[in-house]
Amino acid sequence: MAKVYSEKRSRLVSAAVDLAYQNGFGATSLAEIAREAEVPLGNVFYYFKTKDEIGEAIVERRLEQLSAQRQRWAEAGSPKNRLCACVQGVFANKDYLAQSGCAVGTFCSELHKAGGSVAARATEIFAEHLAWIESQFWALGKGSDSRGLAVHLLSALQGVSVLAHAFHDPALVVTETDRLKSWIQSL
Amino acid sequence: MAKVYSEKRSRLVSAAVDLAYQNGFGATSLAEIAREAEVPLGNVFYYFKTKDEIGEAIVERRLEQLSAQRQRWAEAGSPKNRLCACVQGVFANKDYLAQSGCAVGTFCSELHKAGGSVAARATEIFAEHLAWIESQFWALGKGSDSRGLAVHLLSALQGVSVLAHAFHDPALVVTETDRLKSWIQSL
DNA sequence: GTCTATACCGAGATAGAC
DNA sequence: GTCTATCTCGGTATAGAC
Repeated sequence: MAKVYSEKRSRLVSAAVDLAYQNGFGATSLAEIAREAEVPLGNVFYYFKTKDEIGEAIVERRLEQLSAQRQRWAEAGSPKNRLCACVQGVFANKDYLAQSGCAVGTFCSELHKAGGSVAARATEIFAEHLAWIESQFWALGKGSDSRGLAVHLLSALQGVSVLAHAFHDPALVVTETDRLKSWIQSL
Repeated sequence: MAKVYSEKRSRLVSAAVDLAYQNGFGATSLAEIAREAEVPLGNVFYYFKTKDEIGEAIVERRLEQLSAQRQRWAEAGSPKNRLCACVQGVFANKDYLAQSGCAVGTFCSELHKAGGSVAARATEIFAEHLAWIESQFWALGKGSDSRGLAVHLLSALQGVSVLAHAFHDPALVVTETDRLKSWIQSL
């Protein structure tokens, strides 16, 4: 499925993913990406015609990562446990969240303000994630409430990421994910 | 309390607030702000030594706005009604949220990635807001749980703003604020 | 395919006339 | 205090040698 790209291109994408996450996509220059990936600046344009194309590559990479995570969560026995595994994934990420926020949420927010075609593509990451969460609630027998419950859960996770980022405090993630896990078990 | 500034300075701040909200602070140029405020570009530097100072002015403006809102919410009779008034404020804002996300959340996220001294100041907006929400839960008799409940409520509001922004869908705000108002009344 | 050199533009910021 | 003209730097992107 995932296309095979050259080693250098892969390094460039990895560098772009990291730098855009830490400093923002707009604030990250091609020169920085090239340096981090140990590729000469001019060479970048052999792999990507524009900076926007790098943005798209970042989205693809994130989609792959999330897809892999969902496969792991799916291994949990019950829908409740799968949802808890998802919440646990956020918990495990708490230190990064406190430092740079949610990789998907902050990226989406930035791109949608900047405008351009990558924004819509970035939203697909959320769409896939939301659909997966909804399907778990559905399996739990929540029927037509499933969508609203999925929005509620993903909202809580996104929101606490925003707060943890603003306060640089992983403890907020700890208490909120605890609360959410209890809530899931109580359903 | 609030210092009195010149008419032109005020126009510049208003323009900066709007443009930074719509397009992001980093992506907004001083030339755009000057044009929107109908002030010559060179003149901007009479009022602000650097672009960072404009960022600080944006924060001050937001702090004033939120403070005014809280005074209105405080007029509601009970703590529960005050919290609902706060949630209702988000609801009333749903179309802007769907277009550009939460003004405070997106601004904070961006500034914390960019680094610099304004970021910490921007976090104070959240800190004040969170403290106010916590005080309402305290008045409700929630004691030491108040902090966690405040984080939970503000997280939900921030999170749904992120999702509504990503999907450009105000309906998400409608369903989630409904859910939160019911939750508050059930406490 | 890979890399160097550089074009070109728009950004923030400054100088100084009025 | 106000505005025009301009400087400088760093950004994306390109041209073309190897």
